[in-house]
Amino acid sequence: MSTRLTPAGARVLDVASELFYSEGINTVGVEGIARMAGVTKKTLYDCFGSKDELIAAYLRGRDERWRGWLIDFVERHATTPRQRLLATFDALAQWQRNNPRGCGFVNALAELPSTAHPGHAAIAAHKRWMLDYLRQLTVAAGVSDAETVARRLFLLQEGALAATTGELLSDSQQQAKSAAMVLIDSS
Amino acid sequence: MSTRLTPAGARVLDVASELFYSEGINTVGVEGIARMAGVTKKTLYDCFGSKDELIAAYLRGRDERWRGWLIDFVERHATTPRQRLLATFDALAQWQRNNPRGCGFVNALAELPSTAHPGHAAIAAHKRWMLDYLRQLTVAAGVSDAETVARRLFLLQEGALAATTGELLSDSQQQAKSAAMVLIDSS
DNA sequence: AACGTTGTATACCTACCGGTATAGTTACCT
DNA sequence: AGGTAACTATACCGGTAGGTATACAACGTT
Repeated sequence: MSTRLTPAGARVLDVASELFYSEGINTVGVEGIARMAGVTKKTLYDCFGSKDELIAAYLRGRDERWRGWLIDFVERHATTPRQRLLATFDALAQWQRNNPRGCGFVNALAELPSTAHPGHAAIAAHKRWMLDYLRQLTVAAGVSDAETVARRLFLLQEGALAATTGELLSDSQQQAKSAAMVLIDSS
Repeated sequence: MSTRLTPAGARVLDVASELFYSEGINTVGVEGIARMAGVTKKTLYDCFGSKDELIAAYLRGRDERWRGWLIDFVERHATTPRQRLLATFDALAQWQRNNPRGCGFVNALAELPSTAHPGHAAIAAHKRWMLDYLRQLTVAAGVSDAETVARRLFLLQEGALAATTGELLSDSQQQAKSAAMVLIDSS
């Protein structure tokens, strides 16, 4: 793990995370972040070094928060392996109520085309973990061809995330979940 | 329809479309677009009025190109209604070979959080048309509960689009198609 | 009592952004 | 021949971007 953040650094990261997600990465400036965090630009640069590193820290933090939240949600709402698998869809639906602008990682990828950007590792790690988690649950649920089903469920979740953002399908989360049931049971 | 474009205007739109998609909207400046199109900024502004309107024109043009290409592909590769439905997945896979940065509309949405942006209408129209087209095909294929299946296939396609961008699933397109078959046949 | 850390305050830098103004040129239309 | 639409060339505008420099005030540690 990286060095612990100072109080001011934590405030900066909180504000930046909020703004990067809701306003977009490129449209938010470090000056505004510092001001809203009640901090000087100097402090911001002492803590993070550059805007790009601040972006990477935002993505890492978001991923960490998501993982903890998801695992906790699944454990609290399901007992059997199959229930756990389906609970991930409920978790996603719930998460989106407070995160209406879709997947922060997909959005970040859209704004950071350069593969060299330090944030890319965090994005890749997030997606990889998500797929691994689904695979782990399909295996535990005794699904035959767990790998295939996990991938398909992953696609459904990515799709539901994107579709909700466009506000086109009001029931996309429910739709994804019921489609998931079909895919699980037909394997 | 809008007024026809002048040759210089068309060149600007071509360059802008290429750059907006591959580099991102906010990271590309009008100065660079004009230079690469062999055109003065004055000409660019005479033709489009503002960068925001140029962005909207890019999205409208991309949507138009996609629709024509998709319909043509489906007609050339399928004869029965069910084949047509499945051909949309092949079309998407083929399209992505020349469009590796995912859905231009999802990406644009990530970069344009303000609902007031003129590009939003084009994004919404694109997604709406896509869902309508799928619904039309499911109905023609005689699928029971065509509306539900159309929505689910839409989710799969959105997911496959996003997953391919992340380069996580190499077979996401094939996976989406076979999942679609399961969903269609189980209805 | 001295010190490194964490922080504030402020001013500044270069670079580029979207957008405008002015003047002059080509070419087609009738 | 005259006019208009399309276009080039160049210079400029205010604003803001990311990032740096300097000076100074708390602070807990040892």
